Amino acid sequence: MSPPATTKAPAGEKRAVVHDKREAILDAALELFVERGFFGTAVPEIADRAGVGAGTIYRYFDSKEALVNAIYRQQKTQWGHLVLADFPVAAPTREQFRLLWMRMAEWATANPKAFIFMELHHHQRYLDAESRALEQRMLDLFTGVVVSAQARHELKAGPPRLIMGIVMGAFVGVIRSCVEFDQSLETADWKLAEQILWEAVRA
Amino acid sequence: MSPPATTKAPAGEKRAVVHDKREAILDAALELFVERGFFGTAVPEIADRAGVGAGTIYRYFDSKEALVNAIYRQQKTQWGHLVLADFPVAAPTREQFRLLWMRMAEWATANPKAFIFMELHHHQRYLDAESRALEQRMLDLFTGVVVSAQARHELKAGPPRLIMGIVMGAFVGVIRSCVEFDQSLETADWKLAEQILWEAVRA
Amino acid sequence: MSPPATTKAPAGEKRAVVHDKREAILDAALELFVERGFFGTAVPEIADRAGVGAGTIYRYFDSKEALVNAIYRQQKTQWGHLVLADFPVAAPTREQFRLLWMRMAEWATANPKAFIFMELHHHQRYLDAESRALEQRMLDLFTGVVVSAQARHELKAGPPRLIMGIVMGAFVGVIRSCVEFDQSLETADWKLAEQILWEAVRA
Amino acid sequence: MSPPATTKAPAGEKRAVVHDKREAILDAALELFVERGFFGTAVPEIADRAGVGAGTIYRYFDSKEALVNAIYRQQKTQWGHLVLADFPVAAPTREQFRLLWMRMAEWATANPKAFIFMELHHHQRYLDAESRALEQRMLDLFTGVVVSAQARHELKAGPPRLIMGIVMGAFVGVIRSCVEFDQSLETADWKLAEQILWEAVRA
DNA sequence: CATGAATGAGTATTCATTCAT
DNA sequence: CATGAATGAATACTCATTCAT
Repeated sequence: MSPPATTKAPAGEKRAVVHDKREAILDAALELFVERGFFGTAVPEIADRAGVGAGTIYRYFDSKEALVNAIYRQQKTQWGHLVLADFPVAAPTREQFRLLWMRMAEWATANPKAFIFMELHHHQRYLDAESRALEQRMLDLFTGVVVSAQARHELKAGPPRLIMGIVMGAFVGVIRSCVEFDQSLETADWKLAEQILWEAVRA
Repeated sequence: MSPPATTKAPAGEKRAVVHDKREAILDAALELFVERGFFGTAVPEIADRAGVGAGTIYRYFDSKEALVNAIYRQQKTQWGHLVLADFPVAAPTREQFRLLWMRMAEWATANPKAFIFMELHHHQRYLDAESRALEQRMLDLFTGVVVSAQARHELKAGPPRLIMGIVMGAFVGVIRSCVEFDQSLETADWKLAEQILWEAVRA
Repeated sequence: MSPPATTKAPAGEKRAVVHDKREAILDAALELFVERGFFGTAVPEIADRAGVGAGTIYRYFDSKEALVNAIYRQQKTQWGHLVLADFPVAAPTREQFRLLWMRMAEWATANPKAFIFMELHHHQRYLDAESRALEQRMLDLFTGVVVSAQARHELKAGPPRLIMGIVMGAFVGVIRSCVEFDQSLETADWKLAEQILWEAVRA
Repeated sequence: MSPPATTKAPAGEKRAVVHDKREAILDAALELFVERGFFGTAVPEIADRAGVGAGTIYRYFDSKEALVNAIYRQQKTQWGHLVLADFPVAAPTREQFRLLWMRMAEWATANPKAFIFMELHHHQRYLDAESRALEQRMLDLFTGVVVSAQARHELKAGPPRLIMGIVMGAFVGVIRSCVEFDQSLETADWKLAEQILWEAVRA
């Protein structure tokens, strides 16, 4: 069940698409899982949208469940890398907050479906141990940031889960309000939202 | 198609169980839809958990879809009544905010699964026109409150959807953080969260 | 499983309906079996059309199969009695033929659904041994008439089954052509048909 | 929904089996619908007899209803082509009658189940508009033949439906009498029947 | 490697039958 | 006796997965 070897682009084409079918499958599945849910999406539908045969999906993924886990981990990892890259551990909390918020906003604006995908698939029973562990690591990272900011008295005291629930929940709320109404948020709106939330949680 | 007639309680038992099977089905389905999603839940599973035969579900609901819509409307309506009853239109926004938040907290603490159910099933394609209309009416009510509070300069200016997205998103975030960790929030936590959010959106 | 005792009409009502539910069930079932077939008809539909509860059917008949057999035997027997009553064994074939045909026509005109019912349910696997035996006795009676008429050289020679198939088939064809077009046959048409068929089979 | 592409026979085998599964399904369903009726036949039974998986039926036909309509149209069309090919419009009615009868006999002897299938499924509610229209066209063709023969005074006068009902009914009666007794008719019998019916309807 | 026809286990739904009232 | 709510076995149909080409 090893995925087909990466197809090298013929010489002469710069930066040729590699594993394009695998990517097409992941993209199509992500969209459909967001639109219809995991159980509401049929594998042949994914194949159709990806422009491949139904059997082809099983050359890249062991099962539908493996596919959803692959998407989850891919997105979660990518998201973590982009959001947490070179995180300024020593900077003031105000700056850390702004940085995290705006990076999240940037990523979520660029990949709204991926963001919603991750939201919807939290804690679903088809996520395997590895996906759950990854989720937990990301959560721990954020919790650490909150706890140390509280220790410095730059964030309000209170259960860290409560603080994080509020901030992340509000972030999701902003995204959803814009996806549901098919509108895109302006940078100005993101900045306003960031301002509002900072005032909410600052010490 | 019409549900079986209400069974009158034998005299002597006040307000005895009425339509108990229908209620059992609604309760079981609500739980399962939250745990596994609509498509992830098999009708016989609902019947099992409700303690009735599979066919019995179809004496009370035309289809699985009708069942999910019935739950959605029941919960949404109940929630609306409890949260908006005697809404103090003329009161200061600070008071309105506290009232809404604490009522929502009360209801969501008492019915956490119902709350999550409503969140998850927003805008799903198996919701029918009536359910969507109900959702829209509730949304309009809240939007009205926000807009008039903004007009009085008691809430921050900005797109009302953004404000509402933040507040409702944060509320959901609080609920989820507690359901996911199987912990119940104390009244003190709810008050803290209320305080935080009010500081976020106040003018 | 004995049928409920005949309900005597209260004194004062002359000629009261007796076993009216049983009759209503038989009538409703006959109609529905003709319209939709045996397997295409649901027992509760029969109950609805008969104006009784679904359970009531099982007070009069052991099962759906018992019901269809009861109808089959009732109609076949009634038909046999009316058509063959006082059959003039010694009369010329011409007269016998006319008598049989016109009696059949009379009965089929009065009970078109019953006639079609008997046609449709020939040799179906839900007919039990007794119904089949009854069918066979009726067939033997007719065959006897044909054979002895052939012996007297008043009917064409040839396999008796062929002759009977032609005559009975033609009779059914006439009935169906009129039922399918929702028209009723005039006595003149029946006489014409009789004339035609007699000329077909006479020696 | 589109049936799988026709499998080309390997070179060397002329006219090899093409669409064999589709044919197998049609054949199995035809037999079973005749034996047990439409509602009395379960789809998996059809699959079993056809030697395919249950799901396979749905690769070729949208539904059980679509399947019965496909059979009806296939048989009706085939029958029409064979019986009416090169119909000698100008020939004497005697000749036309013999030709039609013997062709029908030939076809019905070769495909007795198909013939009975068409008889049984006339005017059933699962036949769709197209099937009904086809049936009507065939009926109109025959009616035209009868009417013009009557105009030439070569057939008895009388309602054309009556004449056709008699002839077609008699034909069906002959077929059924032979199917029911599991015997095959000799050519001599068919000729005798033809003679009998001609004498019935000739002017 | 890629395909999609084929499969059969699984799903929603129906319906003959029972039985408490 | 009569009822109709309740049931669960059976049915039409779907879909994840396989495998011959």
